[in-house]
Amino acid sequence: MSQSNLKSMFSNYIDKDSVFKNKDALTTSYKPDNILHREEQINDLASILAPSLKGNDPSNVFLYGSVGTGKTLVVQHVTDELRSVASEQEIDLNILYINCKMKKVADTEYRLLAKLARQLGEEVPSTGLPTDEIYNRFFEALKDQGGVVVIALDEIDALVKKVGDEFLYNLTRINDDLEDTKVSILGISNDLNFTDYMDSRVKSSLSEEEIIFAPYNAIELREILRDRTEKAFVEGSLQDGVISKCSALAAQEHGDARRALDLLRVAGELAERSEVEKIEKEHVNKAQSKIERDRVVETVRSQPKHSKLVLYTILDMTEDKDEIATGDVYSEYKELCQGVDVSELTQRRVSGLISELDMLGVVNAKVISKGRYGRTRQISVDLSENIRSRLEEMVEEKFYIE
DNA sequence: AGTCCACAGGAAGGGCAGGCGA
DNA sequence: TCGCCTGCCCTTCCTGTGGACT
Repeated sequence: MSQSNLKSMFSNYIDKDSVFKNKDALTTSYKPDNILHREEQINDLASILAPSLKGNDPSNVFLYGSVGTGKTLVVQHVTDELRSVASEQEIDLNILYINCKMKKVADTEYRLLAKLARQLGEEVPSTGLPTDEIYNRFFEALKDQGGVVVIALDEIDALVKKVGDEFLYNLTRINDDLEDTKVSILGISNDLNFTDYMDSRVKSSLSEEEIIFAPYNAIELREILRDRTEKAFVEGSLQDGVISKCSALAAQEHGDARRALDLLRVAGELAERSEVEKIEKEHVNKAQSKIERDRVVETVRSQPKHSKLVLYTILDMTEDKDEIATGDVYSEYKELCQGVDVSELTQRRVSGLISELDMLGVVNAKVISKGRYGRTRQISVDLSENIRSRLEEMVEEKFYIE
């Protein structure tokens, strides 16, 4: 594109009417005034947390539901209201919210405690202190706090799976040693069978109350999308059936409202880019594959270099073979490493990397037994040609593979 | 019924980077 | 500067295992 063309493209862009009125209404950070189909959960949570307004410690609560079922939204809504009532009435109430999956922020015991202590106004270094010291600092901060402290731990399942449940045990015990401060834990989990990972003592004290978030069905998703569409798009910019299509696709994905909103947003962006006035069903299809591609590419990009090399080996080998075994991958991977002058890792580690790639949904790997011929992982790749080649290019560029 | 393959995957610990306090 | 701490990535060593083969 020549430079004058570029200029006219930008000015056209400004002149052009956008299909969006307020794109923020389709993002996860958007807080709608009215949360649809979650009245029951909102009321339950509110009544559990209400005692904090009278200075009593509320029961610990556990919220379960898969991704995009409105857990975080409900918690934020209820705690915001609670916070504003508490400040109006000058009640001593502090609500901490932490997402335990935030990389480099709260994904280890130390980081979680440090983050909590910081939210209570305590200065702590991001690393360097022994864990007991961090506990002490956090404890002191709680002690000085007084009143009721509600600690909301989002995606708590991810942290427990990573570091065990001991920190939760300590947190639930904390009330025994505090006199003026009352602490209540609000755990949010994407994994419905999460309690299986926990010690029974932790389980019983943490799940005094439980609230379940069932997946949205296609009809509920449609209503949610309609509601957001009114805020997000200019009237008349959606072709008939677009909303139904988004909700049907998202309903298949475990009733994930986040996915439904993403589909709609990306479809809108694609429509805008192709300079048409209405979002069509075809844009939703394209949005679906774009979202999937972006997800996979971004996941892989953030992986360590050996993970990329292992993936490259797998992609290369599955070009002409549907299923391959760990051992085959390892020997090819070793050759690849020698070719690009990188020292290879052990088979144990590579086996771990393969299982990580499986968990990330980039490859499929299931453990099978071939009887006399041993037990191994059967690895296959279920990615579109488009994504495959993007990934291969990414690794080739990085390692100068020919 | 027992053997044995080709790994899976747990446990322990080494080595390094980043950071603290003395 | 030194000693110590944590997180992270990795290795070493190990035990466990489903099912074809004998």
